[in-house]
Amino acid sequence: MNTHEPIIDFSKIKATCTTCNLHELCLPRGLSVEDLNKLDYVIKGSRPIQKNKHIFRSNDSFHSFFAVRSGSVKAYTLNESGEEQIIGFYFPGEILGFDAIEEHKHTCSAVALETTTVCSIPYTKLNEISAQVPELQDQILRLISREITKENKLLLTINKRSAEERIATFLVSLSSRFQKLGYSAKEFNLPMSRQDIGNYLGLTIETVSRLFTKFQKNGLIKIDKKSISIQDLSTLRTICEGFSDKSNNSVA
Amino acid sequence: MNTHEPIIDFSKIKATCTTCNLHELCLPRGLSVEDLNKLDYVIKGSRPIQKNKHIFRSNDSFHSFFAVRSGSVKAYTLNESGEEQIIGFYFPGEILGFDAIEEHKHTCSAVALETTTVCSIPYTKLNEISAQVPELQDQILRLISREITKENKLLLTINKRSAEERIATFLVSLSSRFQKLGYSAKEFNLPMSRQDIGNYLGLTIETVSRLFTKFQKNGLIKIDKKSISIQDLSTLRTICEGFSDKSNNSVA
DNA sequence: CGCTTCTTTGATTCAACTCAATGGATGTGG
DNA sequence: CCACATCCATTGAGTTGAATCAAAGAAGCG
Repeated sequence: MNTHEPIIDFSKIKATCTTCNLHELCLPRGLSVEDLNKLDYVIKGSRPIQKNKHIFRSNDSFHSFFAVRSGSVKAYTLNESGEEQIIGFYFPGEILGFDAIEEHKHTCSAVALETTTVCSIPYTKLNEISAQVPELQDQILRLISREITKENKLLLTINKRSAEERIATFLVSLSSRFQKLGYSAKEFNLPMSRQDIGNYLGLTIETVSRLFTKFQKNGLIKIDKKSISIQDLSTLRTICEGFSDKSNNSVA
Repeated sequence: MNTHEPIIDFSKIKATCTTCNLHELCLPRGLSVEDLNKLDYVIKGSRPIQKNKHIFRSNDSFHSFFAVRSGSVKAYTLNESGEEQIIGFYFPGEILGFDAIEEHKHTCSAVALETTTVCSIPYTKLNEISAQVPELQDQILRLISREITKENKLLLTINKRSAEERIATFLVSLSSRFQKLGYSAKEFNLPMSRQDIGNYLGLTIETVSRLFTKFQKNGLIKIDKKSISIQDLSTLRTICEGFSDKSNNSVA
């Protein structure tokens, strides 16, 4: 690439970038034009990645974060027995690669669930920039912290929940993520297999299937293959919050 | 050499600080004396915190990270129904407060499980310092990333595991953390209640109790009240990895 | 010393798993 | 374009591991 030419034309990509979880960096407020120009050179676009192709693999050396621009990605590790452990799904605007900061190499693999495009955000460049633009430093830390802890939240809560609550939580999470992207919160595609959903949520494929069927029978969703339509979001939300109180908690 | 009194005398606290997960910051290698002196003023010690007293509460504004120096801490949130959700236990050398970076206020509460002392590491000071000492910036990011993702790992794996695997994982995790601290990896105290363990692992108190009893019967541990002695760490490790040996049921 | 809280143990229930079979979709080569 | 193979999803039957319900013992506390 030509490093002297701005890679991103903000006016063209604004619609995409304003929904990006790094847009505070790409389109920061309160920064001088000069600062913005510095940042301008940090972000690189990339060619499309075909379905089932990897964006990076575990142990790859770490150069860049990746922001999904279109399509979707699943991240996974392999456990001791070589089984896949899915650790997250990523949609446009969401960022991959935070796992790699510590060791400067990736600790998970990322694979496209469909044809996908990503922005890459070189880590060293980001460091350089933030040294030159101190306002960015706290912002970067906050962003990274947010992205990492966000994932934490879901995992934390899912741990104690019934299969029904897990599936409902998963669907509601997808719904609000798509809404944030400006897509429909009610009608969207599940780009991952039932297997993947089950793996991610700690359920078997059969349980996932049965619950989709049950939710459909109860009028909460309509589901056909990979396309889903949320019919009753508020009830789904109620399910998420655990109406069936099987808790072991007492201290308040 | 300074008109201001250094808060920390490195020669006195070295034993504590070298086991601290922030020691790369407090005792950094490859930094000039001048840099070290800057850092010198960042870290403050603190008075002891009594059992059941809070270090911070959810929604408190965020000023500092806290490194546990002695004792132990549990962090928790309250869910919609006001139930406690334990999100972690912290022992000497471990750091609290990363949840607060994004919003600059705490999103969980931290309470001492026993009489506890902490160091506080002011966030703004850390930011100032890292602006003055660029070498620290990447290091801080790596540290924070490590601390946050570490927790992630456990939660991620525990999600799909049997009660037996969860308890084994918990014990092995504590064991290696204590070992890292220079304490015994085999004999230590569980400062939290069975309730707390169950809450953290997503199990009921009865299941926790039964499994402790079972592990004891099978010669894996000896447990008396809160004091535990690991008898067979390697088998415990095997259980963690999910190759659960069903034949251990017959051991009387 | 009595009261409360925490822990252990037993009996029973139920949610999610395993096993099993079928149906649908996708892809390939003849 | 069909025949066949493969993969993915659904559905049913039966099993099991952890929760629930229940009760009693042990420890901490005023």
